[in-house]
Amino acid sequence: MSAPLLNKTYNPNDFEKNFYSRALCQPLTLATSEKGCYFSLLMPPPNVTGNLHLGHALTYTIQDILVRYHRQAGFDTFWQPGTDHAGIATQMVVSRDLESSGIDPSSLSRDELIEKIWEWKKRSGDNILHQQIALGCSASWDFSRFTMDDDFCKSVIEAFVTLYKTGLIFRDKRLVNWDTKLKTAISDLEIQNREEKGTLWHIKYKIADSSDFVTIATTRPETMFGDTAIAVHPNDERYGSIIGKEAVIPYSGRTVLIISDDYVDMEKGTGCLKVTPAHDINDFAIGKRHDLEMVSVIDEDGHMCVSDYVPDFLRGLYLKKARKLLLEKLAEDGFLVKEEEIIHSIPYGDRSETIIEPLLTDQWFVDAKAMADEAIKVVETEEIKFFPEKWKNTYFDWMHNIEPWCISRQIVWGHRIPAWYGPNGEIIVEKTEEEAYRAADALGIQKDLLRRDTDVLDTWFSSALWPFATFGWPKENPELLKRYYPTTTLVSGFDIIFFWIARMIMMSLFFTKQIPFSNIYIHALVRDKNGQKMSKSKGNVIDPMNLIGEFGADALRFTLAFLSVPGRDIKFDRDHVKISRNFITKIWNAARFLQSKGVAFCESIGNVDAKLNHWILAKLKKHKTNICKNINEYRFDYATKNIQCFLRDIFCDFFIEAMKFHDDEETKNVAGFVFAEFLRSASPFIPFVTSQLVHILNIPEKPTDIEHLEPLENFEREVDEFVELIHETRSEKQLSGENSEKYDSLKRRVRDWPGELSRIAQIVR
RNA sequence: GGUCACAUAGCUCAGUUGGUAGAGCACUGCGUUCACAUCGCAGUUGUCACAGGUUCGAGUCCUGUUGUGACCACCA
Repeated sequence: MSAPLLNKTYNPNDFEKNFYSRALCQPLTLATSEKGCYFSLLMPPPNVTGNLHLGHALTYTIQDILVRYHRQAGFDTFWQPGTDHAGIATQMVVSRDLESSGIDPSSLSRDELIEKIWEWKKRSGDNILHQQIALGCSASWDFSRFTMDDDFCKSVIEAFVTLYKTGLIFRDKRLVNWDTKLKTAISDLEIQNREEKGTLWHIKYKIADSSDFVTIATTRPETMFGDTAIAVHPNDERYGSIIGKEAVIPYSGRTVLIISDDYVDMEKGTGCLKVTPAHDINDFAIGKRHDLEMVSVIDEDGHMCVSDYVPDFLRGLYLKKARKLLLEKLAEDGFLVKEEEIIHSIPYGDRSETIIEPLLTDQWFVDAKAMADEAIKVVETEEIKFFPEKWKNTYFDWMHNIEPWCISRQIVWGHRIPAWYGPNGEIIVEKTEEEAYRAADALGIQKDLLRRDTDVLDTWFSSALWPFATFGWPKENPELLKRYYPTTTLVSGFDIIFFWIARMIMMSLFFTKQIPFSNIYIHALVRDKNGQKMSKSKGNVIDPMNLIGEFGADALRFTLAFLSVPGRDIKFDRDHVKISRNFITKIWNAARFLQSKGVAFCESIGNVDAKLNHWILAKLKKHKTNICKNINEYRFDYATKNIQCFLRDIFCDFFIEAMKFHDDEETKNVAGFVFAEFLRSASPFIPFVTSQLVHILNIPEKPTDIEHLEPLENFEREVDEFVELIHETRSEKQLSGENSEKYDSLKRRVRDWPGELSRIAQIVR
């Protein structure tokens, strides 16, 4: 039975899809490892909000290379896939989607909205899976998890309750970052500061029982009604005399004490600081030190409060409008003494892109500081290693200055906090409603007076449990946890070192008493070819699926690996993908040549006599060592260069050319063997085309054993010298006599090459 | 303000313990009869940001300067 002939041109669309179903059906490799080692990897779960971008393509390509490489090397390999419910992001996207189809999300009940989001999740999740498969991801798909699966929810509740009962989760009224558009608290990390032009207004407050004034400077005049002190520096000679006196807030009649505090910077503004503890982080700290009243004048929608503290003409107005009106009035009444243009940074929510207001609200917090010490230690002792190493500094900086983590969110999509409140402020935290009722009963609270907290948890709280919750924690003795935990390597971008990596380490150490992973490989950010960040608004986003359609998944993967230089962002140009596609064509054509020569791909090759054959075998061996080394050192860029160099410079340019004149059985056997081994070495990078060639050329599954062919290296140098001679004779400019003739003949274009090679090959023989 | 990167050919970047500067793309020329035009061969291209220092010798190590970027903090 003759094998089908390879098509004249390499066209990935002809066959890549044939492998999709095989990838989907791929079972867990239950055979025990040949080496008794496992390699496990967590896929950072993508949000269910939409399509994959090139950044995903990069991270999955790298992960898949590692997984395929280790699977091939005989490790017991596991790659945990899944998706993240991405609370705020998903709720936002679905709300927008509902609005565009004429449904007001706020008119839906909690349950109705949640149902709509589940529908969205179903559609989107399938889409993501399809794209991952198209990229060639060989994850352990049967074990895919979603952060809102029943089992995962149980893990999250268990974690919350345990942390609460240990005292590491607490509820408190604090100043938190409030998103007035989404109407929820967010964490420090979810804020982006943007530099903007602004105005510093100098406003004078009358000093009580005096005709004097004190002038403060502020960028936020509308918060003046929440002032509960004015602070000056204790050493500021200008203001020593007014410390202890009171100042009158315009239009409110309220007076506040003038105090002294080291925090005040004498150089900034007027040296007098209005203190608004309920609307500014630093003022909040001053307020705590001086036991000041906390007066809120901004509500959760970003309006001025309707409250006695706010004067009539501003109550209930949007902040911007209120500010404008107030400034007009202050100017009119002579309180506004100066306006100064300044550049300052304004906090924006990274999802809603709206200005974040610090507001005083009741929230749940994780005492991250208490969990940080261990997490710092495991990186210090290199139990967990970062690649590139520099990222551990970033990690340490953040860990050493860690703040309590606000984990409650006032949205509906997420893990609802398992807390119930009694009529007199009692807090009951239990895993289930029944247990909560029992606990209430014990406290003498009637169960119908119990109200469950309506907040949900920060998405990153559940993601932090990903390493062990996916493996079955907290069930008794889960198989996966026993077998694959701690995981071997985590592949991730630097943008989520704090959001995710740090928190996984803390949570894993607390709940499993083990590290979640031993190595962290931090990859680059994919930018456009001009070095700009890709974003929808800039319109420079490249859809990986288009590239796969045009050039094939292998070409995209090869390109991404090729460009993965550690510590350097990737400037992505679609031309690179074309170049990779062209290189894969070269492999394809080499295969066609071997096929045309009737090369058989035997399970074993006999004795090898020809030096040329020893030479190529030695080169192959070196090539495989290089690939191995470079993958283990995360130098995917080097590895792809190894692949190109071996195939093009060594196998095609020299060996195949020589083979055209020496196609004896031994050489053909060696050629088949070398090519098959080359395909194996390249398959983690370009799995589709290598699988297709293995399939069509009928290459045996099992690698051929060539250990008996030692020593190969002895012949390597000898042949290398001939190769070198050819290059020299071709490039040498000044030659005389015999050499000159040789040079001239070699200069006669490529069609002279084979003849020359033939001669060389004879000598080598 | 703090920390960390980066600066090498027209472009994108390699250059792993210091030892004659590399690749791909682009460009120029040549070549389709036998794997490959999604290709091959040949050729051109450099004050290794700047200034010092260590060394027999520095793209590589040290110090400083300039420029670019990222992150963190602050911002009356």
